[in-house]
Amino acid sequence: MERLRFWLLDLNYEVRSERPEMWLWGVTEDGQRVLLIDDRRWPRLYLLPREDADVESLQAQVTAQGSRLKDFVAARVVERRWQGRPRRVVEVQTRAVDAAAMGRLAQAFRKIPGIESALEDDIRWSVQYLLDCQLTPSTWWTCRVEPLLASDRPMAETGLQVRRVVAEDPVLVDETLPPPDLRFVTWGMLPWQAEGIMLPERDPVVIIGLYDGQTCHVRTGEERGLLEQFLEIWSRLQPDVVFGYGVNRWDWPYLLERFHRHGLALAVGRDGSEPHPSLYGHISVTGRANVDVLDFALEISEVKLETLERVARYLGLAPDFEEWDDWTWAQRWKQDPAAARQWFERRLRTLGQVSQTFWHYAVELSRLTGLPLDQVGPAAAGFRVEHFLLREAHRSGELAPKRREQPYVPYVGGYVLEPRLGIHEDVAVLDFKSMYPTLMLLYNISPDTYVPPSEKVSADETFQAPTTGHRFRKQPDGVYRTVLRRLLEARQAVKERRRAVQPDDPHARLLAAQEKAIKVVTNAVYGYAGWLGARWYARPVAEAVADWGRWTIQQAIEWAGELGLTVIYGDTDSLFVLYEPDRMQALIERIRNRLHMDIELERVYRRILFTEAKKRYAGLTEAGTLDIVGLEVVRGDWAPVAQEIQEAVLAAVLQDQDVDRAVQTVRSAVQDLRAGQMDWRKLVIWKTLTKRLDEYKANTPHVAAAQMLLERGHRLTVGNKVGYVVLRGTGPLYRRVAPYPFVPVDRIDIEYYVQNQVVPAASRILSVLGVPESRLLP
DNA sequence: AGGCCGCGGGG
DNA sequence: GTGTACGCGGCCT
Repeated sequence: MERLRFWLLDLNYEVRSERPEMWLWGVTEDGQRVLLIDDRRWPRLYLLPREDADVESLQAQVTAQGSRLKDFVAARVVERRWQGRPRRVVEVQTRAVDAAAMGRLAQAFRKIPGIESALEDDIRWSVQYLLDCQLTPSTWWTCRVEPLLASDRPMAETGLQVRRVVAEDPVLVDETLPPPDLRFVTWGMLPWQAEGIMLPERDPVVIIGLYDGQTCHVRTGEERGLLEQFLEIWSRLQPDVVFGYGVNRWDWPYLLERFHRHGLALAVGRDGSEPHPSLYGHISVTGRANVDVLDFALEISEVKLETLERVARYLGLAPDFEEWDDWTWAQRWKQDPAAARQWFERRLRTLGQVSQTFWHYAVELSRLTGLPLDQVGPAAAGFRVEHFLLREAHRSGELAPKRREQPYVPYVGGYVLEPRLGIHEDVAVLDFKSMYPTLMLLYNISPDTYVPPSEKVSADETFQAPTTGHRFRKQPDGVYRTVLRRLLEARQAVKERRRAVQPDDPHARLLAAQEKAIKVVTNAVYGYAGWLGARWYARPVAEAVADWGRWTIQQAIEWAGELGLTVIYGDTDSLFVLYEPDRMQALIERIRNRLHMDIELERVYRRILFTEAKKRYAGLTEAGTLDIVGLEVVRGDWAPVAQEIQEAVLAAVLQDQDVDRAVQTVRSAVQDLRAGQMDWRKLVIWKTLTKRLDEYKANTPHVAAAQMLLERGHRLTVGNKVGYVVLRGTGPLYRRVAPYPFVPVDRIDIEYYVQNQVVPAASRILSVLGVPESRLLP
């Protein structure tokens, strides 16, 4: 028997002679790649007895009935908590690794009289396992193991050590230790078809590349040889972490199809298996972490069109390639394969850099939520929060509630003030710090503290929401209070540790990533609470949070007035006031003393312009830069030509205070446009497909454009962005659009862009300053 | 003219 | 597959 110390990279399960095995893939301190096989645990479910039932006799009945069912292993009585209260429940161990088998068992046991319900039968075994062992992915563990005959578990990867987990669960080493030296590989591939419409059942892969941080292994040529070389390089590199861009939706499925066409197996897993679809639409590569960098790119809200080039630029990486759409790629590859190959290689290297900037964040998010590294990226915010909650609940023995089918009933959200139209000088923005999480903490707003209207509880034992009247017990702490306290304290601790290290210390990056991961999860908790799909969903909870939020900001506005401050605008948790330090300080203190909340000076604008519309303004910061909120400049669905002109107008108005020059800018831009002196790419309007094409009720330009792409053989799915330009002609727009990149440049309707894009965007600003639209046209 | 659909970004 | 508030283009009646 030996003791092994390892960093948990990936996990999966197998069933061997009716015994489920959890396979833990790890890397040791000395760089060994290990597979630890744990067959000590079973999938389990809990049976909650009725309050008056005798648990021991229920356990006997469950055992008797279970022995007739094939997946039953054992039943025992255990202490857990249900909705905050200690309960004795029957734990049933099973062989049911898949949801269907588990569902059948749960249904059978629920029929026993005295059983109120089955719990946690809807949690996947891999999650149950992590919870029960209190195991966190992407962290260091030690474990007692014994050797396993290598021949017993044939592996694709040479040098891999296989062990069996014995005795107790793995033990946490130290949460703050950084990951071991891992082998990172960034990869990509491209097929070819004359028009750039590549279909996996038809068009061969012509280039494939793997970048290990030093060398770019790029291969071109006849496809079968190419694929074989890919596998050969892969088995030489044996990556632990595999980065790609859009690989879950595109590269992996495509490559798999091409391998199969040649009768080859895409054996990239450490056990020789092929990549396979897994949760959240991600592709799993056994024993490795397959990370799609696109998932993290999509989290950057400032980047509207998430091409690798734009993402790299946003991250400050100065990419040395220009993004090519598929059509351009097809042209270039045909015309100049050598140059196209260079382009491919440069792109791959850039992807390597981009991957590294997300790496620590991915690790920290994985550690915080307990989701494996390859799942945490594709998992949406709700699932990240849910995993975090599951782990926190499990710590206190609390059983997880089930998802329930229930009708959606909307509720009222934040309060938005009518802005004071025009330009204002020296405006301060006061922001409540983490308003919603703080409210949930302060008033113990939680599903398990909620007091239904029918229940009689004395007023001093509850907090009552101002307008909805929802009540929540002051004691004991609810699940949300517990987890938010933990999150806020953790963030505070990381902040302090960050202050203690130099900014150039490599540890600082780790801490920054940790802080960001905590922030992302904290901010998603309120939204999670109001999400129908959440296990801990409770409409009164979400509604009450928003209710207290409106009450809080309205209170602050009232006090601001009393203290002689002039309020210009406000939205949900922010107040814009004319800058007066003493009065602001008085307000901050009053809010702290009377509401026990922190409101802080977020920034000061030297000059700020409000349109008549809410949520649309632009300010000149003290640093001299523009903050543009809600306006066309920052929206991804306006033509770049309109955005550029609006930004120039804002700069002229706010920075130079020169309205005439702003007008002049617009007029000359319109002239250029009419003269045909404009790159047509600046006329492309991009919109996202938010549902399947056949689900659209309305005829819209972007759906029409998508339809045209479809007819050309393109594949489009939900989430794809469709670009289009408007062409000359009559009738509705959707009858005269052309999809990007198939744009007949000479048929573009320039007047549409003048009248419906450039002039409205510029006028949105200039009309505030009394400039009529007519002055904007030459 | 006004309702509705669709989208994107704000806090 | 986190929430609501909001504005606006465009279609439709």
